[in-house]
Amino acid sequence: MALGKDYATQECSIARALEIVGERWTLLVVRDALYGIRRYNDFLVHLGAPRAVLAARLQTLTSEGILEKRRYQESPPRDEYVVTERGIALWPALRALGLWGREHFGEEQLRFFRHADCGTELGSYGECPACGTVVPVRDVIMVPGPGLDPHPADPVSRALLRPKRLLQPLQIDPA
Amino acid sequence: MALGKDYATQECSIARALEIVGERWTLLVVRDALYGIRRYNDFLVHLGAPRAVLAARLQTLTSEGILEKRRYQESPPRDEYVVTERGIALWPALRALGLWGREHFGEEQLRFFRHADCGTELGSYGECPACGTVVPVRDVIMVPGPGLDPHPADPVSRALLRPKRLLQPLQIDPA
DNA sequence: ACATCTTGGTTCAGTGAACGAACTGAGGAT
DNA sequence: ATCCTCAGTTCGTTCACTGAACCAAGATGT
Repeated sequence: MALGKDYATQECSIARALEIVGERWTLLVVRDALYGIRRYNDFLVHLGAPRAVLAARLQTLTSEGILEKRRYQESPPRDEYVVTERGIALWPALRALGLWGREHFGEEQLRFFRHADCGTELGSYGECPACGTVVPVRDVIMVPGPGLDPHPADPVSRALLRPKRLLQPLQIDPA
Repeated sequence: MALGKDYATQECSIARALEIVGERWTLLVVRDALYGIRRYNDFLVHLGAPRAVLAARLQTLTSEGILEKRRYQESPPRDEYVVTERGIALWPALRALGLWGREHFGEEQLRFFRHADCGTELGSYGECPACGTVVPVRDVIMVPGPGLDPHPADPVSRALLRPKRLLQPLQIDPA
């Protein structure tokens, strides 16, 4: 699915957005970043994308200000990719896409997204129907649904089975 | 989708959605369909995509139930591609993407989207701030903004300069 | 001291998708 | 009879994605 970048003739904000996040794998990288994944290897394991493509995507996402590469230890020197405000701002788009995918092509619910303050499941535009407010991404809790494989092979998927707040760094079980 | 085109390892509604609308040009075709474009040649002119790619995308979108191919005249036999409910349901995702593109990478506003009933510009999740309701796509009026080229070369872009309701078939000026 | 492991990449050959230009075919219009 | 429009298909080139192998810095094991 060779996705080029340039929609030269388009005067359109949607096309501008797709020039940046429309390449293959890119939106899934952002999704994973919102789920709390930060390290190259964790992205790699969870996405199953070719290493070169992942490196290229992390590169562009960083240079576009959607992720930020930051040193998290000096010895050995290791960097992590943390999602920025600009990346967090993609949540409504990802949420809308996911909702559409589930409603029109999904069988069972794979994940629930709930308001951390009250436990209510989010409405279709990311609001909390109980509180009547749009829930900030940090206050969304992700809980596995019935459609999700309860024993995935890779440790990253396994770590994502535990209910967790979005953006909170993912803890990988040593097992 | 054939091998290599899918996101096989992903258990995720976002990935499911992207398997269908994540290929290059696909979301722009849906956007144009929501703008009222229905004919092969109009898509072609407005998008500037290669003919073969456009034909392939119209094909998959039709087979996925996002567009519907329908005969609109018999002599000569001509078909048009009309967006279905499933395609209309992509509006929130396109809207969110476009908003993100404009806020983070756009200079001037290219288009305004307003509630037909009251003329108020839509809020960030497609609601009318004045009426307090989520506006159905049919009741959205698209108006050109200051960032849009007032004299585009192709007749389709020119036709899209006139304020119009979404979904309403596009009228191309003969000139 | 040396080998091995972990992390985060780069390189490279093979393949498939996108590109753009040319071609096709059905059916008016002149 | 020729030209034009619409909606594609065909085809050679270019470019992006893929998977496997390779690389390097630093930590860890023996």
